[in-house]
Amino acid sequence: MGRIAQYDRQAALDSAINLFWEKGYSGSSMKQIEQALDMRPGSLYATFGSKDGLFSEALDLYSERNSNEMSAHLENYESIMSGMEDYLRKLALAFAPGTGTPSRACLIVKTLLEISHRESDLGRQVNRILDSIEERLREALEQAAARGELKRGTDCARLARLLQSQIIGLRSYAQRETSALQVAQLGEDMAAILAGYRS
Amino acid sequence: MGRIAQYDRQAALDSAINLFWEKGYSGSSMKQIEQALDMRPGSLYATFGSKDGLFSEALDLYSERNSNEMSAHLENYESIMSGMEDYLRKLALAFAPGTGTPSRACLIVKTLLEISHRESDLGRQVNRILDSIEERLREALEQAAARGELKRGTDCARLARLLQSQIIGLRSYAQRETSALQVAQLGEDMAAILAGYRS
DNA sequence: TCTTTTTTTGATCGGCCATTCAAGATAAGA
DNA sequence: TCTTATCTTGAATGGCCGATCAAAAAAAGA
Repeated sequence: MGRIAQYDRQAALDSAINLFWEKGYSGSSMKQIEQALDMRPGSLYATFGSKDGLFSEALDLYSERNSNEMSAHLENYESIMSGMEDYLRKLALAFAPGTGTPSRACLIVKTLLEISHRESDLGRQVNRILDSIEERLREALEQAAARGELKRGTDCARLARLLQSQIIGLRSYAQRETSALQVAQLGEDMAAILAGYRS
Repeated sequence: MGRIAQYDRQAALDSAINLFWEKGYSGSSMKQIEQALDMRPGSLYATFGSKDGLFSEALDLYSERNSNEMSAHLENYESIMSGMEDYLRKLALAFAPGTGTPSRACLIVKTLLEISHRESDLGRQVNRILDSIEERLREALEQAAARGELKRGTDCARLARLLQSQIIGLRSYAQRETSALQVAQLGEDMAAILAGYRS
């Protein structure tokens, strides 16, 4: 009994991701959200509770997809380090100027810089997400170390931090008005840096 | 003749930089600006024209200071590469968690990620500023190359891009809830990477 | 002191902000 | 077909947004 919901939650979150990714949290008004998701305020608030709630769900879904994409990418490689190095190159291609993504910069980092100054659930959430990504990178590097792909004595937690900061730098740099070639070279240089840690 | 202005333009812009740096463009309301600068709307709009105008001037001043600080730092070094490497370490210390800056992340990058999605004067300005910083880095690296500090055949423009993206990554990473030690290690690792390009 | 010029003040503007809610629409069970 | 439960709609909410402006205040020259 009861009316069936017309909207598709996943599709709605997809639209929300695209909007927030492009315009950021403060830059996206409820009116724009209503239009992007083709939902009226009543449905929106019944479904997601608030603008914050919607953003939070969108950010989580975005992060989960990013994480899954990296894992899926690494599965194709015998060598973890080769996979990692190619992942940097792949990011440089995927988020180069001219590609049709809502933003070249990462939504997580955009959120970090936009709202982590205040004590808020969103601020804690974005820190938690970045922690888990760094942890995922560390696990992969430790696996590589266990396989003897890394120089003896390599501090994997520390290298994971460097790697995350490289990715942040790469994608933020890509947000500039620059060329695909320059971003690709940046990805190449970062891959070479990572290769320098190999045994 | 005519009443003397009470406000100090430089002091007002200082306050504006601190506010915008912490809360971003959208996150800073005119009411907060009035309070931070201790100026009433009439004076504000007579002096800076608009919120955009104020932000634009604050961003330019912030950028000029950053640029001057880097130049001043490099002057203390015989070796340009040593100066550059220490500059990365210095950034890691200056913008580590616990230091009292309004934000650990760079205002220029925060602005890039917040508003460069739209066609706007501010978007063009932030791109222009980043161009000039990269250009400044390139000049320093070419000077280093001319002195024989760099490996033969080093592409200084390309290395300047890598360096800028490292700085972006370092300071954005520092915005996370992390420790001063971790950021310092990150700076150390980046200095080591740069040292890898030495002859 | 009076006039002229500039700055400062604070009320005020229309508009958009996130959010609420009552009324209408639509489904399944009785 | 009627009831009940759920979802959708769109107008309305109070409040804050960036911006304007007339009036008051303050300086310098006459």
